[in-house]
Formats: sequence, C-alpha cells, structure tokens
Amino acid sequence: MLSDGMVVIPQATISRLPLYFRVLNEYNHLGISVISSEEMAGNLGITSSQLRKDLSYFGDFGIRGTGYDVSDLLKQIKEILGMDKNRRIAIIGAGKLGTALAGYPGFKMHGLEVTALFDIDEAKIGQQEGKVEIFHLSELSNKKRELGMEIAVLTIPASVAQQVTELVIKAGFKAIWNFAPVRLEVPEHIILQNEDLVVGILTLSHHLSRKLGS
Amino acid sequence: MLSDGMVVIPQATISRLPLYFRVLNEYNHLGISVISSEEMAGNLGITSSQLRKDLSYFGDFGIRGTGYDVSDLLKQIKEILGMDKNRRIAIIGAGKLGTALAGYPGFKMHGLEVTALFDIDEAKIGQQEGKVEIFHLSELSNKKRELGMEIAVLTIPASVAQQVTELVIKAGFKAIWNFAPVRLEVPEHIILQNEDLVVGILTLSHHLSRKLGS
DNA sequence: ACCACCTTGTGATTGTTTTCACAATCCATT
DNA sequence: AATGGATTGTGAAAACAATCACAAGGTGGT
Ligand SMILES: NC(=O)c1ccc[n+]([C@@H]2O[C@H](COP(=O)([O-])OP(=O)(O)OC[C@H]3O[C@@H](n4cnc5c(N)ncnc54)[C@H](O)[C@@H]3O)[C@@H](O)[C@H]2O)c1
Ligand SMILES: NC(=O)c1ccc[n+]([C@@H]2O[C@H](COP(=O)([O-])OP(=O)(O)OC[C@H]3O[C@@H](n4cnc5c(N)ncnc54)[C@H](O)[C@@H]3O)[C@@H](O)[C@H]2O)c1
Repeated sequence: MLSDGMVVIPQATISRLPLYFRVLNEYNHLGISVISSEEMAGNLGITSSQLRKDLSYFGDFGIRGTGYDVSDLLKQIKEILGMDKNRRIAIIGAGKLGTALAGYPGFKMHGLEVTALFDIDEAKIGQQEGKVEIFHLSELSNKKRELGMEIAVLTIPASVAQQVTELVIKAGFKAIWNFAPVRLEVPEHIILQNEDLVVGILTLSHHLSRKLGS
Repeated sequence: MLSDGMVVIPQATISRLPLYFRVLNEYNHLGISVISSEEMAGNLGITSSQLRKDLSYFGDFGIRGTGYDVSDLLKQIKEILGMDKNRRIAIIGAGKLGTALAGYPGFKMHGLEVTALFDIDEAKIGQQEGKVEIFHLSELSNKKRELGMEIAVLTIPASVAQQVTELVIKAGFKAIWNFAPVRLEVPEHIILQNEDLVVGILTLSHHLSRKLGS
C-alpha cells in the first residue's frame, strides 16, 4: 500500500505507533532481532491483525513466514513519527507543568529536544531549568530563528493562551501542543493538538459512578 | 432514552463532557441561563447533532423550541461525571510531575481533591506540597482508610510501576490513572486509564513530517 | 526442487461513531 | 385554542475503525 500522499491514516493508528516503538525498543534491548505480529500484539494487549493493518498504512515492513525485523521496524516507525528529525521544542510558560515537561527525559528518548523555555515573569528569566534556559517571551521570534525550534508547547494560564498563540504563530511555529484548558482559534495551516488532562481523570470518575450505581 | 444501565456509552462521548462542562460554566458566569445546541456547538467547534446525541445517552435535558437550561445541564453533567461526589485522589510519586499535578487547581474546579502524596524518598516524607502532605508509601493502606481516597495517580518511574500498582490494588483503590510509559497488568474489576503524553507530541511531529513531505 | 509449515498483507465483514433529516413538542402571540 | 417559529431527540444513513479469514509469499528441511 501507499506511495502517494492521499491515503488517510486513522488517528488511532498514529496514537499506537509510540507503543509499538516502546515495545520494539525492549525487544532490541533483549537481543531479539525478529518478532511476529502475534507475539508483539500479545505484549501490547491488542490483536495481531490490528498491528499488521496499522503498519500496512505505511508500507510492507514484514517478512512473510517470519515476522518483522526489530531494528528495521524501529527505523521505519522513527521515520513515520519524525523522530529521525530531532525536532526542537519551545515550552511557553515556565511554571509547574512547563518545568516538569522540560526535565522529562522521555522526549529525548523519542527524538525530541526541549531547546528553550519562555515566560514573562522577570524573576524566572535567565534561570536554567536543567540544561534549558528561560528566556523572555519577547525573544520568541529571535530565539526561534537562532535555535530552529518547530513545536511550541503552551503551559500558560488559559486566560492568556489565545494571545500567546497569536505570538507563537507570528514567530513562525507550525505546530502547537496546548495544555491550557481552552479552545484555541488557529488558522487552517497550523497543526494544533490539545492535551486535556482533566478528561482522563473524569473518565475514571464517571466509570466509578457507573460501576457503583448499577 | 435510558433508565436501565445496559446502554453502552461511547468513550468519545464521555471525553467531550468536560468540554461541555467548561463552556457551560462560562455561560453561567456571563449570566446566560438558556443555550441552544447550535450556539454551544459553534463555540466548541463541533456539530449540534453530536452535542444533542451525546446528551441523549444520559437523558432528556433540553426544552424543545428553547434549548438547554444552563445551570440544570451543568448539574446533570456534574452528576454523570461523578463531580458531585467530591472524589479524593492519592498521587503516588512526589516528583516533578506528581507535585505539578498536586498543585493544579483544575482538579478542585472539577470536584476532585488531591488528598495525599506518597513517595519512598525519605527526604520528601513529611513535607507539604501546597496543602497536601507527602507520606511514605508504606502508609498507603492506612491513609486510604483514614482519608477515603478512591483514585490513585501513578507518577513514578516506569520500572517500579507494576509493583506499585499491586500495592495500590491491595490497598483497595478501584481506579488508577497511570502516567508511567508502561502497560500495567490489572485485574478485570480495576478501572485503568493510561495517560501517555508522548503520543500527543509525536502526533504533531508526524503531521509535520507528512505536511512537509507531500 | 519440492513440500510442509509459518506469518504477512489485505479484501470482506462486522462493529462503532458521526452526521443527516425530520417528527415531536414546546413557547409566544394573538 | 390555534398558529407560527424554534429547537430538541432520535431513527436511518453514512463514515470510519477493528476484526476476520485467507491468498500470497516466505523459510527450512530433505
Ligand atoms: N499543573 C498541572 O498539573 C496542569 C495540569 C493540566 C493542565 N494544566 C494547565 O497548564 C497551564 C500551566 O499550568 P501550571 O500549573 O504550570 O501553572 P503555573 O502558574 O505554575 O505556570 C504558568 C506560567 O506561565 C507564565 N505566564 C503567564 N502569562 C504568560 C505569558 N503571557 N507568556 C508567557 N508565560 C506566561 C507564568 O509566569 C508561570 O510561570 C495552565 O493552563 C493549566 O491549566 C496544568
Ligand atoms: N515529567 C514529565 O513531564 C512526565 C511526562 C510524562 C510522563 N512522565 C512519567 O511520569 C513518571 C514520573 O515522572 P517525573 O518526571 O515526575 O519523575 P521524578 O523522578 O521527578 O519523580 C518520580 C518520583 O517517584 C518516586 N518513587 C520512585 N520509586 C517509588 C516507589 N516505589 N514508590 C513511590 N514513589 C517512588 C521518586 O522518589 C520520585 O519522587 C515517570 O514514569 C515519567 O515517565 C513524566
């Protein structure tokens, strides 16, 4: 399958690729060089046909009768997810959440690099958060050019999120990962991903209510 | 619709309820007491029929020809999501992410209360994180009984997540919100929700790659 | 070179979620 | 009480996603 760029890939498929990446890394670490879809899916708690279908959106990576070459498949997934590009990230809002994310080693492990933090609190400007410096928001455009960042992470209060979004877009960012609990208005060509943590725990709360109530 | 407990409610529907809650709160704040599905959906960037269908899973909350009573619908959604129960939460792992979550006012706003933090680092035990005390993990059972917590949030290293999960279940927690990037094995009756932050940003990275490559 | 066996890749099928479109019904006005 | 205008609630249709089931194609042994 594939070769032209017109194929629509389910969002659910893309969401599973990081899981595949992680379990493949474990196999790699254990010295397992070939893995069947059946075994890998078993480890992940999904069906083998779902795994195969997911991969088939991007190409024919397996060997019939044998399975998938672990390091080859790792390379393919890295490429699909852009992990081979070593993308640079700016975090806007050096508060509790922003600094927690800045120090998260999981990003580097997935080919992402937090390159700068931005804030407007003068007390924070110039400080280091781990190895990452905190700049004033007014430096956003400059530093983007200088450091080549592509993705902006918004960890700022909801009340300022829209206006900061506009600055971010003006600075030339093409992708925004938003943690503020607010719907952002962005132009068509900007890629926006909302991370709403309250959804997860309220889903739990709902299931608790249903279970006890039935 | 509804009255018996056998109706299956789409996960996607439940995930949207917190958004409805938020926008309804805004209307409430602005003194708007009645709202149509059309207007509300417009504000959220979804279709009005989706909003109406979502609500219809839980009951007939609207008034034909008029719309929905804002404060009534708020009350209904609170009940559906268990926000009226004022659920108490334990956070296991008082590290960067755990303490960021502990101080997040969004929980209280959604009827959730972070009641205790747990860790095994002696240096952290006894400290206060905001108004929340950090206890030793060995106190988990005691404190659960004492404080009546229902949901355990796991913000601990992936390497210890499975063993801590077993402690959490033994302590009597029925719901787990897991931030560690690992698949947890839990019994049937435990409600598990995984929060995988890497998925969000790798989705962005993937879309960046696709867009530039096409 | 053939055979027995294994696992992929994928059309067909089944299941789930969203959208459509309109009957039902409520409100306001006369 | 009857009419007109508005908006809900919901079956039916369409779109989307997961699973099934098997032909295609590969491996290893003889
Ligand atoms: N803390 C959490 O666990 C958590 C969880 C989910 C969502 N969120 C959301 O993430 C956002 C940040 O949360 P937090 O807990 O880190 O808050 P915080 O108050 O600790 O941090 C916010 C930071 O943003 C900075 N800031 C304010 N206005 C700014 C501007 N115009 N430009 C740049 N920086 C600005 C502040 O100086 C502060 O450092 C909020 O929208 C919150 O709702 C937080
Ligand atoms: N920091 C982030 O932004 C981020 C983002 C996504 C996921 N996560 C995940 O969340 C988890 C925590 O991340 P973090 O950055 O807060 O790490 P951290 O190292 O800052 O905190 C981990 C805490 O867990 C404690 N701990 C270790 N073993 C324990 C045990 N057996 N029982 C109780 N507590 C124990 C440690 O003492 C430490 O305080 C990790 O699994 C990480 O992968 C973190």
